[in-house]
Amino acid sequence: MIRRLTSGIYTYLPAGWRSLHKISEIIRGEMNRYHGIELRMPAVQPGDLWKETGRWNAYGRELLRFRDRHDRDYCLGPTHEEVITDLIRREVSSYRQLPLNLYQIQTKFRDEIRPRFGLMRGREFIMKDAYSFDRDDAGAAQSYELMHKAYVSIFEKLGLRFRDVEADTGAIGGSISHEFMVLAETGEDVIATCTKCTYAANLEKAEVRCEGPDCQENQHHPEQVPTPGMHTVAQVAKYLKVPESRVIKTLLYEADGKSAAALVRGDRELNEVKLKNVLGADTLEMAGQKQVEEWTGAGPGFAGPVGLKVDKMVADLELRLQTGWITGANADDAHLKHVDLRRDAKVDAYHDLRSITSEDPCPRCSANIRLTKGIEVGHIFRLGTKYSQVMKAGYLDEQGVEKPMVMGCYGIGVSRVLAACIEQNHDQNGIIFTPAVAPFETAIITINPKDDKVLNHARALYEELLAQNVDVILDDRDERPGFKFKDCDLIGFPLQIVVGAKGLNRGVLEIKERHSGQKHEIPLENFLENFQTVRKKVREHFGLQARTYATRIQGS
RNA sequence: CGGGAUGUGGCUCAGUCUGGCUAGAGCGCAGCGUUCGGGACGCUGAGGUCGCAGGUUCGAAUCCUGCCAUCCCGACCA
Repeated sequence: MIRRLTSGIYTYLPAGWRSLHKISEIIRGEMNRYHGIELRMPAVQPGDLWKETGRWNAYGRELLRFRDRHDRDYCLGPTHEEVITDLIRREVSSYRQLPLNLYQIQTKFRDEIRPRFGLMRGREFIMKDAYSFDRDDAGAAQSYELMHKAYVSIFEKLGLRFRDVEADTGAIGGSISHEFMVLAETGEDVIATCTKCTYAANLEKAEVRCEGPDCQENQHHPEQVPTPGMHTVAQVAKYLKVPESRVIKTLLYEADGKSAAALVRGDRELNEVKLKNVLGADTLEMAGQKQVEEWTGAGPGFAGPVGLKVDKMVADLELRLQTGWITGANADDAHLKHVDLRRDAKVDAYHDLRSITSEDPCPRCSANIRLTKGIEVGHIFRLGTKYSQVMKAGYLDEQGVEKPMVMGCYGIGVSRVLAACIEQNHDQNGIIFTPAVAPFETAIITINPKDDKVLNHARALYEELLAQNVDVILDDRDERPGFKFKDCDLIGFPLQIVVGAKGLNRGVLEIKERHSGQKHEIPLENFLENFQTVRKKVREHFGLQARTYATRIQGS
């Protein structure tokens, strides 16, 4: 399918390229159906454009920069907001020309720190990126809805089990965002889905509901207790013979150069994305040992909110509900007990800071939450006027008033879809391609191509299937049968037709379904008809599996 | 950038610690023959600057120094 040329950069071999082409065609079809118009932008982009939006500096080392012979700055495009906005500001000037949704399927380059998992996180990859331009927020919301529908339709057609989930907007900015996740055990993302309603969100985003009255003030006052060498919550809890949920975990961060402390219950996981959003920080990093010592006056493991001198201290909502906490004492080998947060510490604000768990209720309907792993293959954003404002992409409305266009952007990792399809659908014998993604939907295996009767029959069948627009490949290699069977299973052709002398003498051909392993013996007379029945059944299986997992959005 | 590891025929690796004769194996490749409904077998053969540069030594794939490359583990994203 693919061969690595160098770190994170791959050659697509004929079979792999054919699959990628099929994925692209499905994407094109749906994008066009939902009002997208295809164009093609350059991969090499001038640095000046990136300096205009400030991303020349903000994007970081992932942006591969270089200079031409005149010493001018250029970069390889990791995304195309700058280029498309530049184009549109030159070409569009009237409300009559809007809305507009332009897309391209193109090679992108991101100089990833650590490329891995083959196509899953390459440095060079193929991406479909679309950009919408609207007159106002209402229009932008409509464009967004259209793309959401297009994406649902695309992944259904690909035959993949997927979910659309609410997502954090991250560095690209904007307000609303959804990710499309292919469900697979090897996925790097965790998604939280409700077992009852349609709620689904990336773990980074999933809200944790926290209700209940604030606690009463604690009668006891903080008291220092020795905890020699107890650095972790687990150690402290065990040593003091209390559950981990009675301990407060104090995590220290450096946010845009300022110190920040985040407090969560000892048995909870801090969600760094939520923290970053709450702090409004561009960069967020765990404090190093030196900083911890400077801010707390103690080694790592003994930080606590009482008397802590940081620029900002935030706590998880849940911490309002109880008192009598165990916290670090900001002194080596000691903790405090009977801590009452509101009385003893200076907490700036309480926010939802922790990651949801399968014990938490659904934030919408209170039913159970299930955590699943997924691979992010698509992401849609509402950008607002972030780019149109700084790049002055405006239009004149009916009243002749200049207004910035309201933008959206929509990505699909085309090459990652291929990788995700394989991650989701495989067994010990190899790939189990969905019919839509397979390099060929059907393979004809000749048992002994030196037998003229076999070869001629296989060739005739091949031509007949082609004539019926079946996507078919003929394996007439002079190899042993076992070799070819294994090979076809490995590559993962969904349907395999076996043409052999034994079968022909009995007047039958065999069809095998790759996904189920089921074999059908089909008589030679009206073979094509029966083949189409099996083919339809297999296609329906994959179509159904995709639809079962998708969340339909409301609307027409 | 940190931490760990590896560079030997096309591929996967042994040999390196303990320096020594013509550098090996399996797979793959080429030829011939037998085989042929779930990755066959026999015979013959081609193919290697041992990552690069320098050093130690009578002698280096093996020891030393430097460089380069790749892979794996932690912070990014479609």
